Amino acid sequence: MIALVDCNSFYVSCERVFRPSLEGRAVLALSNNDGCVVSRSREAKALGVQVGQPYFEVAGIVAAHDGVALSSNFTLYADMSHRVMRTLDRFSPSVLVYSIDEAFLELPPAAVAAPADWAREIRRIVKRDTGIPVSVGVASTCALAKLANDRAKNAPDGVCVFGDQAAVEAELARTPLEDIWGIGPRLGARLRLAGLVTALQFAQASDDWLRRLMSVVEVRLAWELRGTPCLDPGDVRTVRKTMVCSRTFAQATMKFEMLRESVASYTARVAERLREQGSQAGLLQVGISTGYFGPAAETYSNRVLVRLDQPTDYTPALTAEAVEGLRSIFKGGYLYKRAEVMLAELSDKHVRQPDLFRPEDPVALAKQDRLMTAMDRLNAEFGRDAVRVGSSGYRRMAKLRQANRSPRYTTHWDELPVAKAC
DNA sequence: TCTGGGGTCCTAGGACCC
DNA sequence: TCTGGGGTCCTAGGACCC
Repeated sequence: MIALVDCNSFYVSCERVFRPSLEGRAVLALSNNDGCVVSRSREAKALGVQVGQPYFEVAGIVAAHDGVALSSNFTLYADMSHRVMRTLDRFSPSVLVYSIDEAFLELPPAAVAAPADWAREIRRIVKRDTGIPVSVGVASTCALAKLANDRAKNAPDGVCVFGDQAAVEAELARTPLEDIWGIGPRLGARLRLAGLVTALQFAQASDDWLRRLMSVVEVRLAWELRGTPCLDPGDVRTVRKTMVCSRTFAQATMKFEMLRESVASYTARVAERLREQGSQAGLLQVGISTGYFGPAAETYSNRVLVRLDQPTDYTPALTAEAVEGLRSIFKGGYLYKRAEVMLAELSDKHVRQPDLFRPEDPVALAKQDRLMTAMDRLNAEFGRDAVRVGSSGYRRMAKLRQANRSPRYTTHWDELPVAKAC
């Protein structure tokens, strides 16, 4: 048996832990630049606010109902997530962190006899020790646990256990196929066109037919719904294969220099994460785009792949390549809104394939490593960007629009919550 | 006026090999 | 008129997830 533990309205719940006055009110957590809604409380959901919806569309109705919209505070959310996951470790020897607010747990033998009791206990302890409310779904496969969790969200005790396969099938018969984990809008539309409506019809479709219409992914999914495990949810703590740093600008720009500074600083950011993982990158991609919502003549987006001579984690080398790449795709006369830097073909830093025609200089490499180590340490101690490459510019990074960000209560000494005893 | 950021996996098709 | 068979590797693009 597998359990999926999912935090309810995770970002909003993080905010509520430190501001109990937000309980019972419509609360939104917004994306960068206060652009979109990324998390909403039950009360906000009742007002019709959708996840992913542009904030300006709902700002009026939320304000009219005494609601609150908070700018994203990912530092806080990441730390709270860590606390929740560490708490879950007490309940199972096998906890697979699937996303910032979800984890799959294998049921320990002692829990199998009474899974619902075990799940309720998880809920109670996580709430007690972190302040975060969670829902728990238990079933025989990941895809079913996901669905059970969905049902748990509306259960009075926040728990849902899928038992024997007959009960599961009855549940699937009531479930539209779009509710299945892994069936998105495109596949959903294609399946409907083929005459399928419920999750049960999908689960009982023949493998051959599914394989012909879609791909092996959907065949596995059908097996999962029939109760045969086929999915490995992976583990967020395992090694990344690609890394991206991208931002939408608060202020659009036509200037190459502004883009260069953004690209250089995104490269520095992503390279820092690369070194943290102990990897080096063999491929770099840089991309820029205007907004997508303007008239077609005013939109432009392009990206370029740069193969690195030798895999590296050295910020100045990566930055130089990224800026060269940017130069090759930049076109004047457009108002740019977004830039992106991606590193790929990540490999273990200590596994090197020397180039026959360009022998490495071990002394120079060791020097680069010492420089990066020193830079990372300084930035960790004195704040991000305390030390940076010159091409990322000397002005403050183009600021994000964050009208209403809460303090980073748990990770910054000068932002600790204050309790008053009267 | 105002629309996020970071990932994974799979497939088809092209280029190349013998 | 008729034009083999079996592979690998790479990339772009599509789909999904939170």
